[in-house]
Amino acid sequence: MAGVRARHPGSVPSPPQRLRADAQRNRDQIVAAAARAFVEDGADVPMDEVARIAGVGVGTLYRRFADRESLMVAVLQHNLESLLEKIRTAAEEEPRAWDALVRSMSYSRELRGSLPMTSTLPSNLVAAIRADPAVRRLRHELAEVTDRLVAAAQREGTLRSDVGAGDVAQLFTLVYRATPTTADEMADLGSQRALAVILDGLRTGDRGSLPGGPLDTGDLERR
Amino acid sequence: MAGVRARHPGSVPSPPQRLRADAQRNRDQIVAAAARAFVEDGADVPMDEVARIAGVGVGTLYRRFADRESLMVAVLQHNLESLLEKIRTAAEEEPRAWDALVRSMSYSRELRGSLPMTSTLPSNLVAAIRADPAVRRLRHELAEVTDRLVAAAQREGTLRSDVGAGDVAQLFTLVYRATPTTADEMADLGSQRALAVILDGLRTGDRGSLPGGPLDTGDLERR
Amino acid sequence: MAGVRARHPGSVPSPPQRLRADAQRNRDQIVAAAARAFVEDGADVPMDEVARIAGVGVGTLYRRFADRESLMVAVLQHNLESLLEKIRTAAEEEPRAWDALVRSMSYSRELRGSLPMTSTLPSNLVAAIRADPAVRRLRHELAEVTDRLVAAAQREGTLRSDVGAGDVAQLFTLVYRATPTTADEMADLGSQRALAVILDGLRTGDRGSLPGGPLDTGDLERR
Amino acid sequence: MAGVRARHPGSVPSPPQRLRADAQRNRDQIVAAAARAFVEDGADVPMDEVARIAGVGVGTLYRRFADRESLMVAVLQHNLESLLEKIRTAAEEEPRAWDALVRSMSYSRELRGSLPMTSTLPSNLVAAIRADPAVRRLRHELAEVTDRLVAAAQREGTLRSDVGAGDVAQLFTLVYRATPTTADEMADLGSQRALAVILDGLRTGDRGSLPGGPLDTGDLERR
DNA sequence: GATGAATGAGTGTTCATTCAT
DNA sequence: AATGAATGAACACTCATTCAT
Repeated sequence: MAGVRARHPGSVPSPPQRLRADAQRNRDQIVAAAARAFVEDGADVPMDEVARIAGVGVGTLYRRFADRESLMVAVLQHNLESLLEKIRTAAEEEPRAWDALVRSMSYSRELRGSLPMTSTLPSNLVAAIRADPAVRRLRHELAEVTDRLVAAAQREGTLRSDVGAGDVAQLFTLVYRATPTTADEMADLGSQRALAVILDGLRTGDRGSLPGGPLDTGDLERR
Repeated sequence: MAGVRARHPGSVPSPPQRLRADAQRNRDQIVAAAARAFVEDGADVPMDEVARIAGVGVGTLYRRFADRESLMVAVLQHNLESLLEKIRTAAEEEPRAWDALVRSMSYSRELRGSLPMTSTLPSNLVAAIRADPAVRRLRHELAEVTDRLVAAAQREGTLRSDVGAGDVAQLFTLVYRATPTTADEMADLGSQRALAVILDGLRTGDRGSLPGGPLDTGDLERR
Repeated sequence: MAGVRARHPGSVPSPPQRLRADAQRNRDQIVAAAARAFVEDGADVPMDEVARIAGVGVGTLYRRFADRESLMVAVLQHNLESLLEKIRTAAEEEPRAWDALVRSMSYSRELRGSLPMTSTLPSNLVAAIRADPAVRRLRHELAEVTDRLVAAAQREGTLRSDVGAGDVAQLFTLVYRATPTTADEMADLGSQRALAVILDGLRTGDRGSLPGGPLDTGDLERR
Repeated sequence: MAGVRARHPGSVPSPPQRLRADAQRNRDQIVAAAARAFVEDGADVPMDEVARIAGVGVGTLYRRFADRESLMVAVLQHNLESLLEKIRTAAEEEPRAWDALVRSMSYSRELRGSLPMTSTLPSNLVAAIRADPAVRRLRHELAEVTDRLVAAAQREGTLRSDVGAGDVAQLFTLVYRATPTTADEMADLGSQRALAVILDGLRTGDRGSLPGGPLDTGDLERR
């Protein structure tokens, strides 16, 4: 897995300038509250409600995030950071790239529930969120690490060779989106079985042929 | 495929009583407009906007649909009817159940985009929509036809035997949800390739084992 | 009571021109329905509701009455006609003017409930209704008959002499307004007792003095 | 008058918790504006209009009063408090209970105009308003103080003995309802004269008999 | 003439955002 | 810096009135 272990630049500098300790705590609480609220009550949950869950006044929320969109960006950024972290850890810890891929596709429900947030948004908002520099950077880093994992798995002969990192990423997204947000044993089992089927389809073996050629990470940009 | 060709009761009489010809035309336009608008602008698109797209006044819209929820139910119902129709046609026309399954998973973009609508809704709304009798009936009929297709495909030896109709339905849903709503050649290719991978995972062959046992259509209810 | 027996012009020509029998029946049903609806559901009861109660379509309602105001005028006119009729009958049948006054103040609940309608209206509507010629005429006739009854009662020595027809009319109005619109034995008893107290205050006897001088029927115009 | 001077618990804490000074001022302005607007423009005056009169935005109005009904309850509560206060003051200041009753029936026009508000409402709203705990309490206190005044006046021999507090309350209500809401000298005189007649009917003396027996305060509940 | 479908202006209410405390 | 009160634009929904059938 050496090729994947990769240089990631040490820190995650979300908000540009340093905040006072309590202000930072407020900020974190707000993002956490928003992540929860977006999932539970939809992307149009009232800002007052987010503030209430975070245990701060709306004024404080608006001091940190200029508007709803900024808050969404912050949540997505947070989610992507967690995901990136998780994939990197998997890449480092798993001796086989295949197992790292499997782990990456089955990360914690909390994250799975919150990530697909964007699939529910009007397209102009989605575009705005993707245009955010921090989000762009994270997506790029995700593409990179996926690229490495895919290449490594194909080198080790576990991943079918006619797919690219773009294909794998697409299937990642698809799995994440379909994940139930509520704790429900049966729904959970369904998700795991669906994932297992998909992994079977990805594994090296006697496979059908796919339309077109492998999609690479550049194609990730449209997702 | 005989077992699948099924008895479906001729007609699907969505609105209880007959409408005047022009009123029915209006109703259809409204449902079509709503289906489009929900996809493009989100589930919270202004009712005025839906009316505008449909080319009627808001009053007309509200005369036909008591509130937003009723309209959503109508759209979902319409989508499910189209889907059911499509699957039944596939089941009748394709000599092999496997091919009918493949066709069923790749139906027209318009429908694919609009069907997952519910994945974006606050859970109370989802519950209300699912409680609607017409929706319940349609979901039941879908379960039935899927059941037959799955059993037939397993009999003919094309579908792996350790999955149930519930598993297949889950994968259907997952594919539908992930389908791009905009016309984008690259996104389209991605979807098709993802679908092909999933089908590879479903086909009889040398497969991994799945957690738990086959999910049947009863488990569909939670989706 | 001779002085009161009065010349009233035989007919009550509510709608200008003769209607076909069924049209007239419709009109009457609508007025009756409106009278009921205004009392039960308030003066802003939907026109559709009035039409529904009357058993006709809204279109028919609007063919007869140009707008809500016209309908109100028609109802008020109908009520005033009934009231006038009742007072005239009382004046003719009762040998003593006092008894005619008493009967006039205790007319049927249906009418009592419906007459005060105007007390609930925005003042501009009230003004418009009062400006209606038919309504003006009826109010004038009511003033006249009240005038005669009061004069007669004072001549016969039963009504205190320091009140005018205006005072009596004011007390009429006050009693009518306070009458319960629902059938409720206890509320009814309350109304009757209140009326009895007021009549005691009006009867000749050892009375206190009243501020100002007797109000005559000209003063009725402001009520 | 000793029996009437009564224990009233010092304060009337309408809104549960303390408001910021400016917020309280706003609240008061809104209630005052609503009281005026309900009288002048009817109970269905637009909320925007109430806000405009109060000199605040609609949002502020809605922050304080969840809906129109809450606002009505607040206005009625305010009116009842003023009335109660006024009657208690009269009871304390007037040596004779009779004079306290007279003062109580002739209190300021502003109040008289606004109090009967409920006589114009659809019955379901009236029921809802009466179910409000604060309103119930106030009505109960009013019943109590009326009870004492009536008993005292009968003890001192000024009020006829065959009426109960319920009868007096009914006549109060009737007078309040009939009071003109606009400043009009003639209308005012009419009201005063009507009141004087009613008081004459209530005074001890040679009176007719009343149907039924005295109504007590328990019967007030239906008014 | 009767009907009820269509229209859209009007109003209640919510909520993003600003700003005085 | 935090708070939550104030604002008003935006949206859901109703209903008077018109008009095609």
